[in-house]
Amino acid sequence: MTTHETSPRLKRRADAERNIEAVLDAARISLSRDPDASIGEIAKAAGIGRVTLYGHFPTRADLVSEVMRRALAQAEQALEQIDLAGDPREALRRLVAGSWSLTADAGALLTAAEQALPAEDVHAAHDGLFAHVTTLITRGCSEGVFRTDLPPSWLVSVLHSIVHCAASEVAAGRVRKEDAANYIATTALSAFTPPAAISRA
Amino acid sequence: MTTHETSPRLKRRADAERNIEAVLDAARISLSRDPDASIGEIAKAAGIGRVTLYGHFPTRADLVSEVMRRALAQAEQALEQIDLAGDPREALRRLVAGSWSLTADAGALLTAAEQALPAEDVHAAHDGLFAHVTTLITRGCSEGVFRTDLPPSWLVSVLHSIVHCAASEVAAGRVRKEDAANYIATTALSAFTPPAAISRA
DNA sequence: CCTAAGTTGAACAGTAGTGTTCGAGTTATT
DNA sequence: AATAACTCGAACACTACTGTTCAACTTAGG
Repeated sequence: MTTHETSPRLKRRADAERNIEAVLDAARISLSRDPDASIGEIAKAAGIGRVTLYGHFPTRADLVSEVMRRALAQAEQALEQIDLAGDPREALRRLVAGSWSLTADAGALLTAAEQALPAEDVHAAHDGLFAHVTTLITRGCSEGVFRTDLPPSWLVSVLHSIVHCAASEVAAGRVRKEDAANYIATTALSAFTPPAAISRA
Repeated sequence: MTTHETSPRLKRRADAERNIEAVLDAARISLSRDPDASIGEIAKAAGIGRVTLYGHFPTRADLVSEVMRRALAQAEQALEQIDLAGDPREALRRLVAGSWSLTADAGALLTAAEQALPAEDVHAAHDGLFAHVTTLITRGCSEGVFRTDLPPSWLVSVLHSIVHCAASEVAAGRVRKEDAANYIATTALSAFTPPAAISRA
């Protein structure tokens, strides 16, 4: 053994590297549109032959896995650049504005991942992202800004759900893309308000 | 021509009728669990041979179509028995309590329908149900009970989204089935409350 | 009891995907 | 310029589905 061949292959020709990048790009786009997109379609979209693709990603699972890994890493990075300190309500608005479209795209990928990969892997990979949101909402609850008559985990799920709802509405042309972030944040904040703060009619 | 042979076939043996019923039942259940369930699986679940199933439903589309038609009719009937008059907030609670699980199940079937049937047919069939909800929410808006700073169509989508969210949470074991209706209604009502009714902290 | 209606598995053709192999051609790198 | 790395299409084996045909069998109903 001259060199330890670990995960990031050392020697790879430039064109191979370019092709791998093209495949991952094409896969991200294709799978976002159709989670059942075939390897053949993805290869064609990447502008390379099917065999070449298999040369870099031995199985469909390998490809999907890597696409998910990248999308997740990108999302994680985007999330870390958002300031989640201060008033949880303001922070939530910033969070939504900065990440709703990312989450929406990922949602389409998720179904692709779910039927190509073991469910455990998928869930485990997402836990990192969920944690940020959960932390923010939990803080809002303990500060009395968000309601406590419903479990925080439910509030997290509802937020997630509303984001995907907005994505669908935008895709269907019923909501303008510029309005989405505001709709989401306004709706979620309203849903999270403690019942005591609502004046009875 | 002795008799006009219209849609509901007249002469059919009792066992055939029974089998058809068994197939539709099995299909509803199987497709709710997995929208990609094969004809073979459904036939086995119904306790009959695959060929027999094809005898009654020439194509997968025919079967899915009929399953959807029935589920929709059942949902419509259930909806009509709910009193949607009076305070829109109370009406919404009744609506959710009486129909959330129905909607949740249908959601799983919907994806099966969407990839076996032309999209137009599917959407058209659902319009009837949406109308009831839309009417209720629109009324709430015009009576000043629900917010008007967001379009009613958005509120309808959000409600729908929250119902499916609850269904997922129940399926995942994070929310108890008995709590679901209350979670949904409480969250939705809070989200629909006009901003003016919320006291600033 | 008779028969038409219904059921059945086996076998078939057709489609569409995954993943592999091969041999010939191309290109990056030294 | 030499060579190892890479690409490519064609063809292959395999799996899993849909839908069809057939001939034997069972059963409902008059």
